[in-house]
Amino acid sequence: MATVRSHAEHEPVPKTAEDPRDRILLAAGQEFAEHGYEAATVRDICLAAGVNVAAVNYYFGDKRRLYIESVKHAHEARVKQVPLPDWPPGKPATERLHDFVANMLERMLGFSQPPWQVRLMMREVLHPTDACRELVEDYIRPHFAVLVAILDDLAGHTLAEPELRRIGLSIIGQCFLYRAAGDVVAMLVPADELASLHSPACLADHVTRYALAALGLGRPFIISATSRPVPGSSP
Amino acid sequence: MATVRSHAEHEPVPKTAEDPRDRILLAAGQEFAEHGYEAATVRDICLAAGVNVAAVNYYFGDKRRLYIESVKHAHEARVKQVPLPDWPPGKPATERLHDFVANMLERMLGFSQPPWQVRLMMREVLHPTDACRELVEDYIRPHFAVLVAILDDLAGHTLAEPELRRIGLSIIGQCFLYRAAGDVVAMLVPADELASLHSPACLADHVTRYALAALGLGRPFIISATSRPVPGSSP
DNA sequence: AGTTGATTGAAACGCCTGTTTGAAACAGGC
DNA sequence: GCCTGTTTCAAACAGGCGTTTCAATCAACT
Repeated sequence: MATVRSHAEHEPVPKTAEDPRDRILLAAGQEFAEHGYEAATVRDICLAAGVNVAAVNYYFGDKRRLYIESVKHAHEARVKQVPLPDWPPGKPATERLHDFVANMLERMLGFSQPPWQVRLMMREVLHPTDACRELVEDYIRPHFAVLVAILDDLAGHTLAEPELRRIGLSIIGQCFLYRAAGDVVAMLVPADELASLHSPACLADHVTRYALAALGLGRPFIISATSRPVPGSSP
Repeated sequence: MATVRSHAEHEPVPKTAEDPRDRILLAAGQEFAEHGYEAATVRDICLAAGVNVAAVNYYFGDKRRLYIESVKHAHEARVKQVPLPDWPPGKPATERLHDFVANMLERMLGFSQPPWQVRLMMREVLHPTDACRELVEDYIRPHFAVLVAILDDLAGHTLAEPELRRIGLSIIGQCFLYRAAGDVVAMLVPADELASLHSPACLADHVTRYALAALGLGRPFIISATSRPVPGSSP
């Protein structure tokens, strides 16, 4: 090791390794995402981070606080990684909807980023702990508000907000299924179909088309020759 | 209190004072559903079942085998509890779709049955273990086939099966969201709206209507005065 | 040099886990 | 009565857990 510049650098940035704190945070996120809070052990986390077991208590005081910090850390990293598109004022609502769905699916399923971050947040959604409320307020609710606003524009402000919310949840639910129950989905559809039709891009097209058709703004799925317009009400 | 004093009632669980084996299976299902496999302890299970800790090893040999047995037990009980409707031959496909969705939502969200059984199976879906494949083959795949058949009838056999499967997954995803991420949904919508619009029956209406509208068989959500058919092409 | 304060390390502390033990309680056939 | 097989029980086992201890180390300043 050379060049120990001991001038007035009280905050050096070694090229080899960053803060032990960050290393612990990173390893903890991966371990918690993989095994859950209870099953993940402090010893494994410290082994993966290359630090002593005492470090987690020195820097975070507690396993529980380390968990909360790692959830927030992953969440903030993900927000910076995949930000929402910044649409120009004139962008049509239909395209904004497609962008939004594609963005959400890419964030949930995309292979371009490490999967453990979303996996960690998914655990919070499925089995909420203390970190969940922050997650909802800082991360989920703003996204949901954007979606509702897009739907409001699409509907030309003719639908009530509860209805808009239900439609928004219908859209989110479709994306959510592929993320949370992806293993079961993979068992239900053939492998080749999974590869060709269930990619983030194709699913975005499908979900968007499904929503637009339901709203009455797009081509419906069935363009049958015997197009019966509204069955079921009264013959 | 109108106590139904049986002949010999010395157990704190009067419902089914049957085999200790069944009592363990019942308590294990609840504990595993609530806390997950790792966090649930055999001591707590045996305490809830009113048996000694050695009983679980005596009857099941292992914690892992007890878990698998309890998952299968809950699964079989649920199949018997909420069977699919047996439609008469002439039943319209639209009504069958509504029945199917209502049945699925009732099975997932209904308060008429203990929630821990579905919760236990949900854990398997979200984080598959050995018991998952059996669950899919015996329980999920047949239901999914019924849904696809209904959609095929609705479409008048004009859509390819991969497309039918995607639509089916879109329907399931909406129901799945309310079950798996119900806590977060409850944070996103006001409490009164949750009580009025997010009951199983109302959600069944919404999901069915959403699907029929998307397929082109129902009244779309927007019946705007300025009915612009397909916007987004030119501003 | 010497001192100070922050960081790290190996070992140990209780506590709780799944599992096993060996004896006691119980039943039924002789 | 005795014997046999099954079921229950309190107690203990070995191991892993989160956490703490305390001495060693290190960087920076006087």
